[in-house]
Amino acid sequence: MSANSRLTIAAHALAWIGLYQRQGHEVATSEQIATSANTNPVVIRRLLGELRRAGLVESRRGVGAGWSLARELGSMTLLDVYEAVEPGPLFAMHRTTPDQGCVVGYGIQPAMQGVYEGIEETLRHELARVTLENVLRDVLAAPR
Amino acid sequence: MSANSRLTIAAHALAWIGLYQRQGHEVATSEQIATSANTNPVVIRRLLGELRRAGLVESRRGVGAGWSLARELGSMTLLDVYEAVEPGPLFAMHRTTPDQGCVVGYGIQPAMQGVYEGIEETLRHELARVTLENVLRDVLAAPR
DNA sequence: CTTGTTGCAACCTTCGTTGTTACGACTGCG
DNA sequence: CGCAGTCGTAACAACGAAGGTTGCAACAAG
Repeated sequence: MSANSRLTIAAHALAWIGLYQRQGHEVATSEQIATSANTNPVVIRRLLGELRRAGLVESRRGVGAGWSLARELGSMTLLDVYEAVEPGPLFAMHRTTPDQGCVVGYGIQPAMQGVYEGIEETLRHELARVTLENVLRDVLAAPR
Repeated sequence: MSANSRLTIAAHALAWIGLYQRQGHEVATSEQIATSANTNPVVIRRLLGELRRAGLVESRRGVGAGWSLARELGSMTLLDVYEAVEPGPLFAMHRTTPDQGCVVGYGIQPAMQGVYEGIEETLRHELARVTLENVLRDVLAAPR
């Protein structure tokens, strides 16, 4: 699977902004976050734009502009972030419709749909158990 | 996420072979399965090759050749299939190493690693609860 | 020997993600 | 008002994964 680092980078950005604000700063720039994540500022702006649409962060423009949290880290879960940055389902159906004249071709999609829905529900439940506050705590707890 | 249909197609193929064998046939050909799944026989052979390496199916060559189940559908779970056809992890870390001089850049990977491991474990547990027998039963239960 | 099927390599197309450049929009400050 | 710093966003290239396609060697039943 073309595994996806979007959730990782988004969590990185949120933890960074949260920590930076706790150090007394008003806003963080995409440039600073990009340096920490070792990527391009535009990538960060794109991701944070999706988080803004989800109401997790706010942005200011003009001189001294940048990004700030719209809510406390403790009230944000990885599920909020996941839903903001990951559009599609975890598993896909066939790219082309299977043979509807075949018993298996006809019934396989509803059958797998049921399984996949249950799994995604479980995944959401797991993601909802972890707040960004938890993530930041674990980040700071890393041994040096 | 570039969602993946490999698990779906693999389950389709296994259910098809299982049903076909119950109808009294010895082996199924990749051609027949490809017709049902509306794809190319080579795609099916590639997938079934991975399932063979995992010990789920067997293949015979020569005239009258084809694929057969190596075990009962009831003893195969979606986890077996998942592990056979999906190599990588669900979520990826940064593609480039984050800034190790930054507190967040340093601690983010271990923090997310811990979260992701827990989630993958839960996913495996869910997949292990569904046997291919369950899948075939649901396939046949689809209303016409 | 012929025939039908797998095994496998090679290549192309498509698609999603990431990286990069460019430029307009906005705003605080002098 | 003009400048400078930053966001907002479009456009495009680079890259990799997955799927589709073709071709052919290997194999085995008859």
